[in-house]
Amino acid sequence: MEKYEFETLTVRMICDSAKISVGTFYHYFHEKNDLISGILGDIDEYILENIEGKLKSEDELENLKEFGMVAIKKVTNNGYGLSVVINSIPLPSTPEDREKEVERVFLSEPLKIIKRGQEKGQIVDEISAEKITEMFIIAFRGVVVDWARRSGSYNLEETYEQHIKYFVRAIRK
Amino acid sequence: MEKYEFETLTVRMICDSAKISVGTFYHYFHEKNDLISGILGDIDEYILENIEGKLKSEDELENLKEFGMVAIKKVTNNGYGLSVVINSIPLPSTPEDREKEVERVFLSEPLKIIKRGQEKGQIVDEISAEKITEMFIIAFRGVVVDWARRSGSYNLEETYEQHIKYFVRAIRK
Amino acid sequence: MEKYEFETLTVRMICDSAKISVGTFYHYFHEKNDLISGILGDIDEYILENIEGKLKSEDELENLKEFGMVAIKKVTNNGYGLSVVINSIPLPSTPEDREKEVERVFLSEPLKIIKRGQEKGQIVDEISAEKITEMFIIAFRGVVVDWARRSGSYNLEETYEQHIKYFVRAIRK
Amino acid sequence: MEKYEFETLTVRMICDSAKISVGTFYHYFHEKNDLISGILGDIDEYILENIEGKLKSEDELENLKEFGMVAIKKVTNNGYGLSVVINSIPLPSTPEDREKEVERVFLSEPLKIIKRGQEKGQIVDEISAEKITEMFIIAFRGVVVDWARRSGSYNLEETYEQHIKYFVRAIRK
DNA sequence: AATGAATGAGAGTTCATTCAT
DNA sequence: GATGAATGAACTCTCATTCAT
Repeated sequence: MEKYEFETLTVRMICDSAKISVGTFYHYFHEKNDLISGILGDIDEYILENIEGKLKSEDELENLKEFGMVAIKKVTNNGYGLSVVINSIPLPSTPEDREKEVERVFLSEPLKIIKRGQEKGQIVDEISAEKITEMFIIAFRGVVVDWARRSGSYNLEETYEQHIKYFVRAIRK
Repeated sequence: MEKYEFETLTVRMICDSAKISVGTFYHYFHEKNDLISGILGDIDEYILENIEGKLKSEDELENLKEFGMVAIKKVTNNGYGLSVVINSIPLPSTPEDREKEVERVFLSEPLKIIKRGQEKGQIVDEISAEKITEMFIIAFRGVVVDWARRSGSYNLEETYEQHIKYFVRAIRK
Repeated sequence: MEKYEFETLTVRMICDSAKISVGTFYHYFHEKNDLISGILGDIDEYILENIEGKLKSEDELENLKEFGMVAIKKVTNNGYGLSVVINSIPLPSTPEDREKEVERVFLSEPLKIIKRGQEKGQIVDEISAEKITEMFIIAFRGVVVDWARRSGSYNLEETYEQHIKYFVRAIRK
Repeated sequence: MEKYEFETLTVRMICDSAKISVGTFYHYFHEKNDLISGILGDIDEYILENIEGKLKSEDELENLKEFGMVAIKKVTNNGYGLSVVINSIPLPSTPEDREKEVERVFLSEPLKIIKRGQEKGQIVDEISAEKITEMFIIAFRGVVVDWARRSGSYNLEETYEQHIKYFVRAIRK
C-alpha cells in the first residue's frame, strides 16, 4: 500500500500490493469500506502504544506537539497509501455520527491534553477545548492530504513539525 | 454543480446541471480534468475582482485575513460541488510544476501580503514568506476539504474565520 | 437470445447475442431485471395482436386452447432464450404484488375466457375462475420450463397442444 | 436446507446449514452438482418407503393421486430449499440420457400405475402410458416450481391436491 | 477425515470518452 | 456547434473450488 498515486484506491490495487487475491480480501473485509475501520483501529493502537509514558511534560503544549508527531509517524511509516485511505474515509456529518467519532483515541487523546492545558492556564480558553481539538485535527489532516496529493514528494515529518509549531504558538495563552 | 455529494462528480452530472449535453462538454473540454483549469481560472478571477481596493489595511495580517475570507466566499457561493473539484486537482509534485503553480493569484497574492508583512515587521521572519504562504494554503484547503467531506454540513465561513484568526495569531511577530 | 443453455443468463451473453455493448444495454435498461418488464410487455403485445378476432368460437374451451397456442408460439418463435428469461422472473409472493400481476394480458385474458365458459355452463364451477386460471398458467409454465431445461430438444408446440387438450378435458363440465 | 430464498443456494449455505465445513463437503461430493444425485436418491428412497402397502386401491387413479401426494410431502417436509435443488437439475435432453432417467422410482412407479390403469380400462389409452407419465411429471414439477418461485408463500400440499384432482379427471376414461 | 483461508474467473454495474447524425 | 446513443475498460463483489494444515 505504498506506491499509489493520489486517486481512487481500488480493491485490486490493494490486493496486488498486499499480494493477496481479491477473494482473500473479501474473506477478511465484508466490503471495501471495512478496510477503513481496520485502519482507524490500527492508527489508534499505534498511537496508544507509542504515547505511553511519553506525554509527561508539564507543558501540555509540548505534549500536544509530541502527540501530533507520534501520529504523523504512523502515516510516514506506512507510505502515502495509508493517507490515501485515511483521506477517502467519509467523515461523519450528523451530530450522532460525530459522537461516535469522538470515542477514537485520535480525537479523545488530544482533547484530554488540551483540557489539561486550559486548566493549567497554558492554552487559550476563550474558545472551547472541543473547538481547539477540531482545529488541531483539521490542521493535521490538511498537511497529510497535501503531502499525499503531492505523491509524498517531500518530508512529511519535517513539514508537520513546522505546522504544529505554529499551531501551538497560536493557541498558547 | 451545487448539490452533489462529496464523492463522484460525473461528467453526466456536470452536464445535466449545466443543461448541456455530454457531447457539448467534450466539444469545449478535451477531457474531464480540463474542467479544473477553467475552475482555477474562475477562482482567481473572482478573487482578483473581489479584493480590488479591499486590502488597504496598514496591518498586513488583516489583509491576509480579508484575502482568505474572500476566497472562502467563492467556495461557499458555489456549494461544495466546487470544493470537490478543487480537492480532486492533482497538486504538482516536481519543482518545475510548482513554479507554474506560483503564478496563480491564489498563491501569488497571499505571498505578496506576507512579504509586505515581514517587511513591516508584523509577521515572523525566522521562516520564509514562501513557507508561510504554503502553510496558509494548506490550512485553507484543510478546512475546505473537511467541510466538503462532511457534505457541507456546517457553516464554512464561520469555521474558516476561526481558523484564520488563530493562523494569524500564530505568525504575528 | 436464442442459443443459450438453461442456466444463468448473463448481461454479457445478452449483449453479445444482441450485438450491442454492455454500456448500450445499461443505456436502455436501468438494471438487468428491467429486461423482464420489457419482455413481459412484448409477450402481452404479441398475444393481443395475435388473438384479435380469433377467439370467436362458441365453445370457450376452444378459445382457451387457441389462446394457449398463440402464447406458446411467442415462446417458440424466440427460441428457448426467451423462456429462460421468462422462467427467471421472480414471481410475486405477496397479495399486493399478485394484484399487479393480474393486470397482465397473459393473466387477464384467460380469466375472461374461463369466466365466460362458466357462465355458459361449459366449464366446471365448483372451483373459482381465478383458481382455474392459476392452474392454467402453472401448467403453461410447467411445459415451457421442461422444454427449456431440456434445451429445446423437442417440439414445444406439439407437446403443449397435448397438455392443453387434457387440461381442457379436465375442466369441461 | 430449509429456509433459503428461491435464488442462489450456495455451497457455503448448504454447509452452514448442515453444520459441516466447505472442505468436508468437497470431500464427499466431487462438485456442487453431485448433491443432486444424492437428493434424487433421497427422494426415491422416501417415496419407496412411504408408498409401501399404500397403493392398493382398485382405482389406479386413486393410487396415482396417492403417489403424487406422497412425493409432494417429501418436498414440503424439506422446505423449498429442496425444490430449488430439484429444479436446478439439468434434465436429460438426449434419448440415451432419458433412458437412465426412467430407472428412477419417481418415474417408473407412476408409469406402472398408469399402465395398470390402462389395462383395467380406467385411464384413456388413445395416448401411451409413457406420454401420460411425462405429463404427470411435468405437471408435478410445474406446481413445485411455482411454489418455490413464490418463496413457499402458499400451502403446497393443498394446491397440488387440486391440481392432481383435475389431472386425474383429465385422463379418466 | 476435517478444516477454512485462499483463489480467481466472472457476475452486475458505472462512467469517461467517441462519433455519426 | 450540438446531441446523446454507443462503447468498453475497469470497478466492487460473489462463489465454486482447491489445498496446506
